[in-house]
This record gives sequence, structure tokens and C-alpha cells, in this order.
Amino acid sequence: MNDIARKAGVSIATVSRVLNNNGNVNEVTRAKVQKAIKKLKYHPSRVAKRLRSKSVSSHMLGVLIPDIQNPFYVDVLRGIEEIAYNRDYAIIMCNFGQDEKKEKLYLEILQSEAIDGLIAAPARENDPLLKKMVKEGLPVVCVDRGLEDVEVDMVVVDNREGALKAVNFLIESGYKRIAYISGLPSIPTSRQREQGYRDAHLQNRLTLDEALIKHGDSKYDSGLRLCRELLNMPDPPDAIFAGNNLITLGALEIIHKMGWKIPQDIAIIGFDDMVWSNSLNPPLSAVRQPALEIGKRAGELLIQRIEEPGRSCIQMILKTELMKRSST
Amino acid sequence: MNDIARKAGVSIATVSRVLNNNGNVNEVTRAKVQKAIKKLKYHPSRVAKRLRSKSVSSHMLGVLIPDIQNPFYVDVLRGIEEIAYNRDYAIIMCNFGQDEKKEKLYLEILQSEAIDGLIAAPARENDPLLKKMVKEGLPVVCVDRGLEDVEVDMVVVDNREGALKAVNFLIESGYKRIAYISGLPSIPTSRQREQGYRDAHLQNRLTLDEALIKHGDSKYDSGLRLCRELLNMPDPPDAIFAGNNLITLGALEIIHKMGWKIPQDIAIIGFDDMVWSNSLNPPLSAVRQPALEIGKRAGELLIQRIEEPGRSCIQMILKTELMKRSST
DNA sequence: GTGAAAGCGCTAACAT
DNA sequence: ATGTTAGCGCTTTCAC
Repeated sequence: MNDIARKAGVSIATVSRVLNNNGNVNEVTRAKVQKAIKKLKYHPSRVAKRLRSKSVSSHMLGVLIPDIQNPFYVDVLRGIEEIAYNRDYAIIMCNFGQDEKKEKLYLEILQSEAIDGLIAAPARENDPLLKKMVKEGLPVVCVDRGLEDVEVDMVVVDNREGALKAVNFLIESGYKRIAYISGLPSIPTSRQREQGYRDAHLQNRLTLDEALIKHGDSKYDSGLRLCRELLNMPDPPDAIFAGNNLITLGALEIIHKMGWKIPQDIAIIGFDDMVWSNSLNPPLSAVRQPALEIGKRAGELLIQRIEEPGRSCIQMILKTELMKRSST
Repeated sequence: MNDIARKAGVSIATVSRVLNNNGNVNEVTRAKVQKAIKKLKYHPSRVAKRLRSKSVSSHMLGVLIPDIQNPFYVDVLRGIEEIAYNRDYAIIMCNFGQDEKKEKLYLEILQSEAIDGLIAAPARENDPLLKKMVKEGLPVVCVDRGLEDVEVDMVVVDNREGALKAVNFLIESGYKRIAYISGLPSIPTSRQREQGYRDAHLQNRLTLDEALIKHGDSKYDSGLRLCRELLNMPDPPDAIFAGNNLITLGALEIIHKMGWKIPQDIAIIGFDDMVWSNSLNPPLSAVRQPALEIGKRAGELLIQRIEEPGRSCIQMILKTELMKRSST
């Protein structure tokens, strides 16, 4: 910046002014400076900018997600990214893979990176570090999962209702022994979906066999393992409600491997739709979360909050949609 | 840092020393400082650190990938991330969605973020901006795609050979009219795979019907559309070689929708394996790229280069593996 | 072993 | 309309 000031025969303050289109600058000076900038192939340092002014936006956002292998989070991320891109924000992506130690480390990095704001799907609803960061004034919006005891913007889906609809649909279709393969029980969404599953049984006065509820860890392998246990039961289920994307795919692998026919031998419906649900054979029924939209809304909410830190918190609950295809 | 210096009754220089475990510090002074750090819940600012010393590592890496919806890149990313995490690097993830304008913007951001190094799968092999950054001394390693005219580390897969193996296998299995659904022809990997496809025909003296080669844009929808065109031909193919993940999934959707049986009516083999290839019905045959390993190797290479900028460039060519399952 | 001070690239208040 | 200057939080020489 010094070089360009010298080259253009002005002070660096003037350079800063033309760079930021801010303050009054004579047209001819501006032109001179512009030329020097071009000539010297100058690139502003976002780092210095951020250091200088906490008050001014660094145009850097953090995103903290649990599992980038899960297509749901990929779509959320894409939604966030789309908004960020349009508003000229860059993103630091932190994928903690359901590992709380890693999550903590990332949170610390994010903190010391002086980001403008953070979109997070925290592992635990009472994560102390994250709560602290919120209290210290960092704009945060939670997606998919909330945060206890503190005021934050939230974009979530009505998980209980989504599960309820899915299981009701299964029951209406005549299935009697419906299994639930749950993700990590410590994750709120897992519990909410289980609640919907239970409520559907209640509403329909269908007795629920607790042995049909399997708790896993939200990953592919647990879907595989738990589904095998289910199919090997002396009295196996006639339908499966799978707690998330990856669990569904794991379950499908076993079902096909054991040669069971869908939906004749066993029906399956997943929580989370995927772009390629139709590529499956048969096409998969699923509870669709508007993942892209969750990401977009979260991005918008975050940028709003950055621009107007005072505004009160918003909790957005998006609707799920039951995608009836041929697996049920 | 000032606060903690004051609190501990030392100078900020000393604080810096204990923070970085560097230089000689008296044990008792060190203890005092440590205590003050704890008390004041001090967090170092990575931003200031980066500003101060270009010489010292900022511990920030950039990753530039074309399409995060493609599970292949997700795995590459996971590989990179694993290495980065272990070596205490953070990652700025830039997903440009095959959009060159976006790619350019991201490259500029990365540049002004003072990252230590960059892992990129550039849209074009002769991207001028990226080439400039390499020449200016930014450590870069390319994955999946190379960069013309400049020396960079590269981690790629032998695409031609992978395709060759796949199509040879198809031919040996008795298929005669094998279609190729290509990704964007401007992407080198698309062309290399096409070359392998052609070579296989040559080697087996099988005449190749140019009408069976369809060029798309590497995305789901193009797989869908081009596969439909193929199946609707008066003289349709008996096997399909799909240029990537997303194309495969799009093709599968149409095949199922039109009620064709795999592999009786049509065989299909994809380039890129997926975790859930076994979840498909029938399980999908595929050319497996060791995506996670590509990411890891790239991460290692990059960190190596950051630590030893002088070392000469390495070009790593990883092997593909033919996963024979039931779709062929 | 420790402190003082310069400076990384930038912005903003204040002067001119 | 433009220049001067004081820092932002840190590292690193150079003294002591």
C-alpha cells in the first residue's frame, strides 16, 4: 500500500479511501491511484484489515458441522455458502466429525480468527465454550440443533412431527412392527425423532416393542450393524424407520445383502432425503428436510445479526415433507 | 497480552516467549505468566500473528474444490482435513461449484488471507491466477487435476488406466455396445477417461459408435438427461460407463424409472466408488479412486512443502481399483 | 533472563 | 480533498 501511495504520489490514507470507496477523493487522484493499483498488482490484506478493526466487518464466517459425509450437512453448507458468496463473505469450514475434542479445538481456532459470525450444529446443546462465545457477543446461529440457556438464532426442523408423519404413514400402510434405528441419543434430533416415533404408536394405539428401538452413533456402520441385528431377530420388524441418511444407506446395504425384498419383505423410510433417493432401487421414501433452505436461512439470519447485533433472537422452525416413493 | 503482562508483572515480550515456548524464560516467571493467562482466559489472536510474520507459519491452509456435492471431493476433503488437524492447521474451504467466476473470487480471498498453502483442483489446467500464485511462491498442491507450465506437487489418479480397466472388463463380460457418459470435456479427467474408453475399444478391436459418447457437465442432471437419450436410441447401448459419481446416480434414476433391469437389460459401471455403492440395488460396480488417500497425501505434501519450500516437485499417481459388483 | 521498541498492513480520527 | 498519525496484537531484534 505504501508502494502504491508512493507510485501515485499520494498518501496511504488516500489509497485506503479509494480502495474502500469511502470519503471524498478527487476524480483525477482516484484515477491515478487506480492505475498504480493495477500496475503493482496490489492485493489488499484481509488479515491486516481484520486486525485493525474489530468494529469493521472482516467478512469471514465460521461454519461448524458434525459430519461432512452426511449429505444433509453438505446441503446445509451449500445453502450457507450461496448466501455468503452473494454477500461477499468467505467461510472457514470446520468439520468435527462428531468428535467433541475436535469441536473444541475448532471453536478455539474460530475464536482467534476474529470471524464475524458463526453457524454451528453443536454436538451438545450445552456446550460451554460455544455458550461463552455467544455471551461474549459473537453472532451465532444454530442449525439442526439448539443451544441451552442462551439466546441464539436457530434454524431447525420439526423433527418430532417429521418422524410422526413418517411412522403414521407406515402404520396406515398396514405395517405393524416398525423399528427405529436411532442416531446418537445424545443428539437432540435423535431424541425428537424417537419421540415422534413413539407418539405415532400412541396415537394409533399400536403397542411398541422396545426391542425394535436401536440406538447407534449416526454413522453408516451403525446403520449396517443395527439393521442386521433387527433382521436377525426371531420376530423381525416389517418396516424400518431410519434415523438419518447414513443409517438408511447402511441399512439398505444389509437388506440387499440378505436378499430381503423392499417393500415386500421389509419397508424402509429414512429421515433425510437425498438428491439421489430416486437412484435407489426401489426409490426411497423419506422425510425431506429442506437442507439447502436451512443453510440459506441460517446464512441470512447470521448476516442480519452481524449488521444489527441488537435485534432479538429468531427461532425458525421449517417444515419437513414426506416423500412417498416405493420403498414403503 | 498487555493485560496479562501487567498482571504477571512482566513485559509483553516475556509473555510472548512463554506463549511460544521459545527463548529462555525463568521457571518462576513462566509460572506467573501461565497463571495470569489462565486467569484472564486469554486467547491468542491468530490474525495478529499472521500479520506480524509472513515468515512464521499462520497455520492456515486453503482448499479449493469444484463440487462439494460430489462424494469424491468430500472424501478428498476429509483426507486433507485429517492431516491438517493432526498437524494443527485450520482450513478455509472454498467450493466453487464449477463456476470459474466464483473460483477466481475465492482465489483472491485466499491470497489476501495469507494462507500458508493451498490444495486445489482447478477448473482449468492453465488458470492464470493460480499459476501466478504458484510463481509468487505460494505452496500449492494440485489434486485430481494438474496445472500447466508450472512446477507444482500433484496427486492424481491414473484416469486413463482406470477407465481402460473398466471398459475392458465390460468387453470381456461380453458387452458390445458400451456408452460413455462424460463429464465436462474441459476437465482433464473427463478426457483421460474418454481416452481409456477409446483405448479399450482399440485393444479389443471393437468398433466404437461415436453416438454412444455423450458429453455433459459432470452433474447429476446431465447424467439423467444423457442416459435418457441413450436408452431412447433406436439401437441403445447394452452397457454404460459413467464418467463420475453424480452422473452414475443420475443414470441410475433413469434406468430404474424406465424399468430396465440391471445388468440384464443394461450394465453400468461408474467412475468413483462411494461408501454406499453397496446400498444400491444391485450393488454398483465402480472404478474406485482412493479419495481419502488422495486427500491425505496432498495434505502431507503441502505441509512438507511449507516446511521445506525448496524441495523439488513430486507427482504422485495413485492406482485405481476395479470394484466388481453386480451391476455389470 | 528480561525489557524496550520497531513494525507487519491497514483504518479512522484529526489536522491541514 | 488530502496528509499525518496512532494504534490493532503480536514477534523479534537489540540492549541491558
